[in-house]
Amino acid sequence: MGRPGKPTGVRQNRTRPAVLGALARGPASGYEIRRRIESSFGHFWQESLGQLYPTLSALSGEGLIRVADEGGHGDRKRVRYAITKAGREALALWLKEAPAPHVERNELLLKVFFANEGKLADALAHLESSLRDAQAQRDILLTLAKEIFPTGEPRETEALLGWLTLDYGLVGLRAHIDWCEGALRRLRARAR
Amino acid sequence: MGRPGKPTGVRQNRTRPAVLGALARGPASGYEIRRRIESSFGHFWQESLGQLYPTLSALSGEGLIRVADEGGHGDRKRVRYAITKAGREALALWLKEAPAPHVERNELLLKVFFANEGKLADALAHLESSLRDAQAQRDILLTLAKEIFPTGEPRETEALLGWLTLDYGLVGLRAHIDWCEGALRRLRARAR
DNA sequence: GGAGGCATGTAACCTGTTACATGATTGC
DNA sequence: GCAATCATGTAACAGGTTACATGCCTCC
Repeated sequence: MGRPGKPTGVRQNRTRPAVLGALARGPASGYEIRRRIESSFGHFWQESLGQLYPTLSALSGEGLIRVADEGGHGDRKRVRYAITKAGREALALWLKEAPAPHVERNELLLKVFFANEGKLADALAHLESSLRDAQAQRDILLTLAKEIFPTGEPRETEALLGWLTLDYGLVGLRAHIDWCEGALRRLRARAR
Repeated sequence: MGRPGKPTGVRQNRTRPAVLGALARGPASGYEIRRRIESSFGHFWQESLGQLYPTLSALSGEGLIRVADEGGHGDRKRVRYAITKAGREALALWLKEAPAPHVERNELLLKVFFANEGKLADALAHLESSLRDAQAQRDILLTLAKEIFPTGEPRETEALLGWLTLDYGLVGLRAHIDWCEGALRRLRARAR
């Protein structure tokens, strides 16, 4: 007759594996981890510093990471962490688990779906804006791809994995752009 | 010199507009709203009952919806709500606002990106599983599309909006499936 | 001297999920 | 009689964002 609200189900903290993964590529401070995430897989993952710092403390307390270097260059305050053996094992364990099924919630589509309850022109504007954003984002990724992978598809496995995730972003944006254009074409006829 | 943590920024509750939109199509109880969402735009939006019921109370308290019908068929407990004039206005206002930029966090990609830190076979398994899920989901949407829109692209605006959102799901799944197949093809060579 | 980036950290708060609690009705 | 579905609702909690607080360093 357990008290109500005693949860037994596992809710995954997704910041932890992202941090472990980032540190698996080499020691870094919180701020650096943030930049590392942003620059190497920011197109499909974001972290806020307000979540990062407490996570670093927790992982450190559990022995999955350790302080590698304090103080840094000059007198500037900076705490660099390195992943430990236990941390690598925890990461490998997480990699083995099936990804948690993620709850889709697409606000743009919700606004399109209910567009008739307001002005159709509003939905048109949102679609145009989303199309522009996607095109800009695609240009950025395209440039990035040429920079990191100038010879195209890499042979080396680790590089290939990075290339694949970048490609995912590209094909997703391509699909998004095409759909937006089609939707705009169809809806513009009705807005007039 | 305000106390720290006094938030001024707007965080949007996205359950509210979804409920208002669902009720704009006609009165319904909490349970019915959930089914309505699931069946008509569940492929891009999900709601849990634990969030729905409190939201109904809140919206009712603000006069955006009202109790339309209590008790229902037989003696079965059921509270049906209807959207009010104020509710329709609030919905229209929300439709005018630009969608909040949503934070991408793709766990599958994170596992692919870091696959080298564990066994490559694990990532392969996740990709295969994701591919199967996407194919199954696509079959469901395809069947649904034939059921709801037997003549293909509808002429009527409201129906067209529904068709467009369904199409979004379809093109997204197509892109996901293609990418998974490509990734599997490339990675399988290395796993051997 | 000021702006902006580097850097760490905490407080408050919100959203949303899961589990629990309860009970009626329907179909087998 | 029992399982499944209908139906409403609450409690506890996790996860994560934003704002605040603080201070150094670099470049103009």
